[in-house]
Amino acid sequence: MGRTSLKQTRQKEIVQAFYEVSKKIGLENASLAKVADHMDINPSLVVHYFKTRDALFSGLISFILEKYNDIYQANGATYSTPKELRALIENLFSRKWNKLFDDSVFYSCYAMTYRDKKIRKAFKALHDSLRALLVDALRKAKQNQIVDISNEKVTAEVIFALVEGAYYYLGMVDSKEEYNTKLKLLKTQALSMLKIERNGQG
Amino acid sequence: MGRTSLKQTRQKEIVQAFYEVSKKIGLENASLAKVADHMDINPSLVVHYFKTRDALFSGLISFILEKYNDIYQANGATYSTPKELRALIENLFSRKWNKLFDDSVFYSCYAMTYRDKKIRKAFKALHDSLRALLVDALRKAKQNQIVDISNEKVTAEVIFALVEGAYYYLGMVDSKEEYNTKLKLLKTQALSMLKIERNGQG
DNA sequence: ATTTTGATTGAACAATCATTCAATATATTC
DNA sequence: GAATATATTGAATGATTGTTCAATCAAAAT
Repeated sequence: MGRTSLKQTRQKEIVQAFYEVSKKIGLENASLAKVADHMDINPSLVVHYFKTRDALFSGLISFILEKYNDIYQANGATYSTPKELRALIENLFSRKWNKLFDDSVFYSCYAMTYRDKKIRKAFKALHDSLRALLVDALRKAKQNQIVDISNEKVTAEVIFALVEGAYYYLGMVDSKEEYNTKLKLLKTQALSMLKIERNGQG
Repeated sequence: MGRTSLKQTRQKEIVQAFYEVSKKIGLENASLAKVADHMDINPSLVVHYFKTRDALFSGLISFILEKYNDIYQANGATYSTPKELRALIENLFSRKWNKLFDDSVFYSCYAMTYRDKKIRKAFKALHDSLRALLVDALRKAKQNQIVDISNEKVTAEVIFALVEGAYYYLGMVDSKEEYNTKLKLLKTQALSMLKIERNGQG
């Protein structure tokens, strides 16, 4: 009995606000008080839902991981045509991912990885999940004989290094032209590794 | 006349202390006061050398850039043998780089790149310098006919994506075995791109 | 020795911080 | 509508924040 709990809802709202404040002024400047201010609520209400400041940080980490998890719901592709596989690679390199979460906040959280083992494990698990997705796709494509690779896991690892390296470097590139040129360059390299069979498609 | 200025010396010491504090508790928790405490000096002395907190942050950024700049003093290699080129690639992937600067602090600073254009430009320039170093090496190696590549710039870009992607991902890997396996895997990929001529050396 | 310049300290500032506690308000259940 | 559980507020806490200012100290130049 008693009032129905708003815990889940409010916690999400608060984390979302924490993210927005961090996005604007940087994680290193974001405070509990500013989050409350941003939401027009009392600071003590934030504390009510997150016992400590650290708990709020943990909430933000989970928030990122959830967002990224949404990416890789299985899309039901069978990878029986080069087109499907190319679309996946395109997706991995696409700017859509960048739009998913602010890069400044993301890398600030990523940086916490080096000091907090729990955060590190959670981040690692996320990245491994994404890799598993690609491995699965490559395996299917291989069975359908549309790629010529000897080891899906190795290929996936290299492709993700290219993807993550691309994000890292291209984040610093202001020139659209340079951005597109170098993105294409790395994407081409990734695709060339797959030795996709030429059979008219895609 | 008057007393000789210690500005340069003290500023460096303070930035070094700022780095050490950040390394221990994270950039997002490091404060001007804690830096002073760490050095056993008065907080106002820190202010005396860095007018504002932001100036201290700028100092830290310069500190990183200088550190990394030290890497690529020309080592006088002529790249007339595969061995020399292999050594360079080994170096790029080596753990030495990681030891140069704390990763947590580094990525926290890197994150600032997304909100501060000046910082972004400085970081970009550093990364481009490193790329130029590799391009130069590849050009020499090509002239000496020890590699078979069509475009040094493209090759360098891909190799650095692999290097930077490797750093990013491997930072989350706790298992030494997994670390070494995946590092080797990516290094091999980079080397294979060079199609180093087999002529007994290295 | 006086002057000058900068080093360093120490006290004080208001602002903001995370956190606490009690008080009040609002639903829900019986 | 009484009981209960949670939401939300508001005031207050002591600690820490970045910054300012005047005072003192130490070295270099005249």
